[in-house]
Amino acid sequence: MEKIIQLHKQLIPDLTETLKKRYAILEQVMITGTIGRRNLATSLNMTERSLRSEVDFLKEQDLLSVTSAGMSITEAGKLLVHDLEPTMKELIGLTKIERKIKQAFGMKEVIVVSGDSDTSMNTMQQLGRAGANILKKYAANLDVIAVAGGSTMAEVSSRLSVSTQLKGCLFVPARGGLVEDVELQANSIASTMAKRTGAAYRLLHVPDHLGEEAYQTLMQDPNISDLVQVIRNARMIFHGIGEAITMAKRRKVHEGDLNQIAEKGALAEAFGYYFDKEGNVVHAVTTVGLKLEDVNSKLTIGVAGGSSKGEAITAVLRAGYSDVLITDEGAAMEIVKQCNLH
Amino acid sequence: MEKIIQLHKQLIPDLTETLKKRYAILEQVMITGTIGRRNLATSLNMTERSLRSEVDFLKEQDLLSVTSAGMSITEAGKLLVHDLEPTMKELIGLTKIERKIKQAFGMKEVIVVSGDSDTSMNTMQQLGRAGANILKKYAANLDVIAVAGGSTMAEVSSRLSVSTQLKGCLFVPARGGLVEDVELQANSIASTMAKRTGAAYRLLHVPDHLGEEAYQTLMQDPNISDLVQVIRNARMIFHGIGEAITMAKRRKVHEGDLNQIAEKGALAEAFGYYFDKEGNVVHAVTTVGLKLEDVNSKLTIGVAGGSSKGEAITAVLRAGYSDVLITDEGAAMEIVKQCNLH
DNA sequence: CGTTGTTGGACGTTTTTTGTCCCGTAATAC
DNA sequence: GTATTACGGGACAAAAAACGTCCAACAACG
Repeated sequence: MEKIIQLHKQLIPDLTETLKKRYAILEQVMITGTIGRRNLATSLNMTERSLRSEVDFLKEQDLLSVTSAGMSITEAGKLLVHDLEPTMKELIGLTKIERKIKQAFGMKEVIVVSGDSDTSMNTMQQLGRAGANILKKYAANLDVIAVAGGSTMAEVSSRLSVSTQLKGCLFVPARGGLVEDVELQANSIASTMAKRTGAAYRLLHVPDHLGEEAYQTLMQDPNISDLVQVIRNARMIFHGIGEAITMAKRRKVHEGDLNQIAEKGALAEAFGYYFDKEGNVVHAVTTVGLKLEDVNSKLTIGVAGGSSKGEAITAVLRAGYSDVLITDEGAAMEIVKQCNLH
Repeated sequence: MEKIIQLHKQLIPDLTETLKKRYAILEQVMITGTIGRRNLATSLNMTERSLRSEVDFLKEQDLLSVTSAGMSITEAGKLLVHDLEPTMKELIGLTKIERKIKQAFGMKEVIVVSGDSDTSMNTMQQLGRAGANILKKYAANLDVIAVAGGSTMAEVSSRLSVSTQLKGCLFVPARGGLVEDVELQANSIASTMAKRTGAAYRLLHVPDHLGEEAYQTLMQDPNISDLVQVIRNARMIFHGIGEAITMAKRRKVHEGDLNQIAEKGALAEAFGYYFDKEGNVVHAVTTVGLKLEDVNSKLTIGVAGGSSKGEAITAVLRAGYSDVLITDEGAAMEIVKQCNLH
């Protein structure tokens, strides 16, 4: 394997470029389903004509099929993309980075997709796809899966499809919270995921910013307290990672609290908790659901990408709760830089 | 491994071509030492211009260094060629053929270099190089190595260099015979090999076409009879393979004998014996030295290439004395065809 | 000191790639 | 229904790359 990489790099770097290009096209078409030439070109930022040449080639090889509605990937193409994925990663050098991060934080698995979600919608989609795959991989029958909210989680949920592994699972939101956009709330994500995979789900309609009294009152409700119990016993937690300030604002935290959070050095947010640079919890959303002490005993899978989130991801990794991370090249490079993993 | 290559070929069909071309250039330059552009071009039969582009590329990659005296390979280039040899073989599909032949005849090792010695001098040189490597590989200290004559053996001898493994060996000619060109006689080959490697040698100046009386007389000579004893106890026999008729003519066999040999269906010649299509011995040169019954107990290494020799090589393999074969793509394909190894 | 073989520059020619427009058509929205 | 949109693919000129060919400058060698 390593020999092949060496071969590519030293004897045919030019061919390697076209290899990457063609692979990217196939991958993108596979993600998108069926797409037109012009759209595809902008999404991969290639010129229309050069894309066209490549597509002609791929069509010739029976890897793409092209109808008047647009082009889509063939079975052979799918197979190829799947089989070639590890090699391509190695080729781009992502495998190395994966190993580094994995070892640095003693994690179970780290996946790095190529690109940067900050600048490329494409990468975001790949992140989603990778997240969906990982979810399938680790989920066993009858598992309870607690999911958090956020745009990345939404992306993952849209990439899920019916699968036998997930069929018997139960999706629940990790914590309460109703302030964010509906589509980004944990509740919506959980239900979408469940619906798309054919699994079951239960929702938790509880606001954040709860006072003590309100909390007590809510927990009186057997439905709610029961569900909270289920959540806290979930076997797996699936979450995004956000920048603290951005998240706080999105959750419409009061001005005063916001300053307070910032003062404490909060950098990152994950499953309702705010972390500083060293990974210490400096603040938490006051709502019901998963508690920090529950996280340790669960399989914790984080999905987040974009170089701008690199610092935040690093902070969460340092907290030491993460078992699996799915990120992108942009963020991964930032993590490597932050932690001096050279 | 093979699968990965197959996958890559789907996305870059001319991968193999380019790779072969560049690799061939490096290899040839390595063999030749330092060579000019035009020479190299004819030797690889490429056009001068396209070679030039490739050379420019290889120079860029620091695999070739080019001075006003010509170009030569860099250390990095040497390393690359060496490291990648097995991978390249796999790529071209030679490994498969090697395995097939090896298994079909129950041999120790089979090496196939790419090309066809009939049409490419280059391939002949590679054959020589491969032969030299194998000789080094199998030779142990203090071994007696019986070598036969022929142009292929001469090529091998010219590719040898001083080596610790061979330093303590003793090279001897396998059999007598003085009729051929001096440079192709076993005596010359043995001495060249010994000189180039820093080993010892002893020569056997005995004509072929010996009558019974002459034979008896010769064996009276203690020098000769002693050496014959040494030869017959050699641990290794290193020989070429020739077409029977060609060899017989070269040895200036009388017209009558020639017809007789041909009538018996002689197809191949090796270490003084003539074999028919099934590998039966149908004739032998009447001289002193190694006898057929000695061959079985020795490590027998044959070197021969060129598609025209395919049949002859097959015949010798069928005789069942061979332990190691070094040949080229042209001959190997012919062997595969002859034996229906598909 | 000439001869020979070397690289590298130059340049016209050919081939390939690329940019651009437009057309007919199938799907989609309205 | 019809209007609109988005699709692939044909066509063609422009640009670029590859190629064949020749020659000049230069170093090594006899």
